[in-house]
Amino acid sequence: MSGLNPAQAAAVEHTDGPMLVLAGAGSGKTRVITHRIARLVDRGVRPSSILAVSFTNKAAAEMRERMIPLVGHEDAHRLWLSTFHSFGVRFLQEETRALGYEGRFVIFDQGDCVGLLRELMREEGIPTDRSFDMMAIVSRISLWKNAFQMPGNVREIDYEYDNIARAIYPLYLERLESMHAVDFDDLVVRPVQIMREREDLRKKWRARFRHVMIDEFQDTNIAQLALVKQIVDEHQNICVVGDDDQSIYGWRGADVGNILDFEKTFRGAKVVKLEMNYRSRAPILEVANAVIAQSKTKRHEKQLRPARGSGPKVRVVNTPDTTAEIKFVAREIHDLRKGGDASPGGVPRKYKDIAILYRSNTQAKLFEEELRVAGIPYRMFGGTQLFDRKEVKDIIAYLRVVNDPEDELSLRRILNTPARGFGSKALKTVRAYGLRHGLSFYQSLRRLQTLDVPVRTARNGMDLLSALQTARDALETGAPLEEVTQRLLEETGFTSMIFEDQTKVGERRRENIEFLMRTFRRFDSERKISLAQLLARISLREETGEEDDSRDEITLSSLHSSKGLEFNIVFLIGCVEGKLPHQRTVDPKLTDAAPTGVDEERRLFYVGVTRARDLLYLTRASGKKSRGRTAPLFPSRFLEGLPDESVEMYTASAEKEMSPDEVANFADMILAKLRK
DNA sequence: GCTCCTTGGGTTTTT
DNA sequence: CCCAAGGAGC
Repeated sequence: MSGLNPAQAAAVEHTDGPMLVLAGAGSGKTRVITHRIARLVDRGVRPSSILAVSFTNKAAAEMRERMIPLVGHEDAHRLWLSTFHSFGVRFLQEETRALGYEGRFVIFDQGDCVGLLRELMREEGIPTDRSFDMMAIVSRISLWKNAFQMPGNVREIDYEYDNIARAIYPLYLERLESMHAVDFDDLVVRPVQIMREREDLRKKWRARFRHVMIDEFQDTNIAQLALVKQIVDEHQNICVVGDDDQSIYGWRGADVGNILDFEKTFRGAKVVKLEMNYRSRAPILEVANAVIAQSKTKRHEKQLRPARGSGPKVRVVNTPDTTAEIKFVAREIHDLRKGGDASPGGVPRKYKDIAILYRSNTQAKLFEEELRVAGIPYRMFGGTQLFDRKEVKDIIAYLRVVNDPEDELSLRRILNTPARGFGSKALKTVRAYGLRHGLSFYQSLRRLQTLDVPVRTARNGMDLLSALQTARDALETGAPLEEVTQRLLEETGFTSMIFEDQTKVGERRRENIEFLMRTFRRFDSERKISLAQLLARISLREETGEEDDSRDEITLSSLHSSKGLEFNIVFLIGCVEGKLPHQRTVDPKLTDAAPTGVDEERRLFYVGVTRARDLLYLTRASGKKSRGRTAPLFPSRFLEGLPDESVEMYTASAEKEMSPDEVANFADMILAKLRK
């Protein structure tokens, strides 16, 4: 694959003015982007004046890797390759003054924001018991922010959640400001606002970039488009690459209109369609085309054409229940690895050729257990990441306070971890004192001994503060982070808290901490960035905690995080109504801020299908066991209308005979299906 | 009175 | 797995 096809070449050669590249799945999109950047560099464009934005950190890192052989190590590292969010961080780090935060800011991740909102709601006397859907508030505020809707111009609506969100929104903005904090949305929105208001900075950032490229453009939101428009306003050298058929982030405010209306937004744009598919065998593409053709949503018409020719049919597998579905996949993977009957041509497959994809992360839980038992090694994408683990977040919070003692949220988090007698009462006392004397939380805490708290609590607090100060001083004199952290955690009793736990959970926590320490060790040996920058990278999930592609493991991934990946063999599991499409998109709850509809679920299914190179399994269970009974499950509507000549139907036999209960359920199910 | 620990119910998707 | 309620203990 050394040459480029005519469409790809056209995209690479067009270097001036706006261009939209409609890149179907597997059409060599990344190749076009990397070659186009190389061509620009070839033509004498300075690498540091090229900005290429991708959606995930993984994609950005991979892009840089791919640039190295094309333009060399040095130039590859001069390019601005980042996500929107890390671009925002760099912008704000450089323009902190314009942010109005006196030269420092902290980044709140989603967990921080939820915590803050919960606190605000409690203060406002709104009960937040577990029946209350906190995400309903978080996502509303996020959507408003990304659409530049300030509290004043949010429209009035009647639903309870809308009204609560509307009431909390201004308080939330105030509190962020008082804590010198930005949330993820601010990382895009604030740079836009700054450029709109400040002519000098607008000029500066516009002059910096001669060419801008955006990958996965179908997933950009209003704020992200605004950011891009600000930067390319004068030269209009913008090239966006995307596929409206793979737009799957409507729920978080992505506006597919950005790609559908591109030619209106950027007049005179050249449009290139990439429809030749270099990834999947013909039957897989026939299924993919059939799936997406049923979409009712407006789309840029495309047909994927196979470059790799024919192959095994897509296997649609029915199993009696979800347990059998799991067991079937495990058995099949074993067989594929041995090169048994399941494997076309009897070719033995590697674990790393295989992926299991699912709609929601909870589905992975069941698989993990089975894979462990079956001795199949796996890695998981998405789900709870290393840096989302409680014990890891705690340690990060310690370091955030070392880095910036005014980081109030982190300080409060560690104050009573491990328990030091700082309950809600002591916290309130400190807070009230600060409010009365115009002092920050940290400053008030330093006067702890004069406050009305138990002697023991005061002493514990002072000990914590001095341990933090010791760590801060040590880092300033150049001591390694790993060593400083170890000592800090010992002095503050964190280590003994973790080591006291003799259970399996405690064991896992220690492992996670060991992983984190490895990150610190790498940080110490490289010495390339500051602690503040490391913490920012961790907040943005740019720090992954080491990945090793050479390991022979199967991949478990949600459909969302599988975008951009490819595997020889894909098991797309849980193809049943309620799961795919997910129940909440079929009948949206009142709490859902941005109902996205069934077509987004169809595109999600389409994304899953197009991840497969050679062999695709679509599996479903006919029933789900719960409380001794088996509730029927029905095949996903996306399995309807697939071309007969491209698919094969299988029924995986149950391991034991069906119980009378199950027989009855099965009969019910058949009847229900016939009636439909 | 205040803090700590256990228990039990609920979980779409992620930068 | 994460959080809020509720009861025991200081």
